Amino acid sequence: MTKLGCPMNLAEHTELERALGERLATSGFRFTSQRRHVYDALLQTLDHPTADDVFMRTKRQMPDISHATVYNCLAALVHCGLVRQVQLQRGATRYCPNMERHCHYCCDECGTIFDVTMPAETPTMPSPKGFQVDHYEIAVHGLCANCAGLRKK
Amino acid sequence: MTKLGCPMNLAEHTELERALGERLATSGFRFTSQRRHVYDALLQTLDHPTADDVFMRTKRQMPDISHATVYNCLAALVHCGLVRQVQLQRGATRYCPNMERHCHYCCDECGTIFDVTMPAETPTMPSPKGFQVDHYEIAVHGLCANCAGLRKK
DNA sequence: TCAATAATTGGAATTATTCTAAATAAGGCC
DNA sequence: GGCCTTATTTAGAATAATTCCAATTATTGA
Ligand SMILES: [Mn+2]
Ligand SMILES: [Mn+2]
Ligand SMILES: [Zn+2]
Ligand SMILES: [Zn+2]
Repeated sequence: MTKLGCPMNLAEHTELERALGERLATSGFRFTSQRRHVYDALLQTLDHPTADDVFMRTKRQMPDISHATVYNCLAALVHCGLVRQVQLQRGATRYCPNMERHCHYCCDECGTIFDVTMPAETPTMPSPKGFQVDHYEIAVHGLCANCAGLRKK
Repeated sequence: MTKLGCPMNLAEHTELERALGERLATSGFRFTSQRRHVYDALLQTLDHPTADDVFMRTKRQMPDISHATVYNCLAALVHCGLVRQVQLQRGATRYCPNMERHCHYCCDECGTIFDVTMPAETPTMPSPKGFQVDHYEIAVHGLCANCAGLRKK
């Protein structure tokens, strides 16, 4: 039931699909075409879309997908470590499929989020007693070049 | 119209109030008793309350304050640099009146947020071209001692 | 004291997400 | 391939957090 006419290179597509299936499986999730399409939508444009952005993008390939399913799929992808959830300001949660070590520059005017690769240093900090660290997140807030320019006028 | 019977030391109270008034004024805000009470509520307990927590706490001293006003006051306090807004997970925004340099340890199980003072180093990173940095925020996610203990069983 | 305007208020509206229960689809087994 | 078990999907209702609104009230400066 694989939809043809997909713009992605066939071999590459199959490889990504295989990797996705494997990841899902090791977390006890089933491989569904909804999950594949949602993941595809995330990888197509590496901005940091909201669940609703992902919904609209996925709809183009799979017009009958539901809102609730997009939320479910995103949760599954986050759960099995293929996608990061980012929450830098109030409002809709954003999703980032770039799993490399990076921090986020966030324009507080237009909401654009930039990935910036970080130097591999361990920023040792004294944790609260007994705190079990899972991961950390560095966010730099300010104005993007564009918004900074507009504001000066 | 200052309500008496406040548990806070009188001289100290007056000092905080003066400082608050000054800060508000320099940002073009008026000094209202609602803003004073909201700020008091934030300073009384240095956890990281949600707007609704602040609402309930403020209500004890000022039973007629409205929900909308608490949101307005918090926005004003954030605007004039007396309070930080923190958004570490999905859900209600949290407010932090500790304006010293610190990062946040956030328990993803119970939601508790711990302040940890940071070493005064500048974590130089290559900003995206033209990005105008305002501030940054470091968040460490994981489990607090308590929740980590409960989960092991 | 008075006028101008900023702030407060209760309630309605909006936004983003989660919940629910019925229908459908995956994956393992014969 | 067909069947069974169980996970997933689905539409729509429900919820949570916040913002908006328009009328009232309070603050400030002249
Ligand atoms: Mn990212
Ligand atoms: Mn804090
Ligand atoms: Zn911008
Ligand atoms: Zn905890």
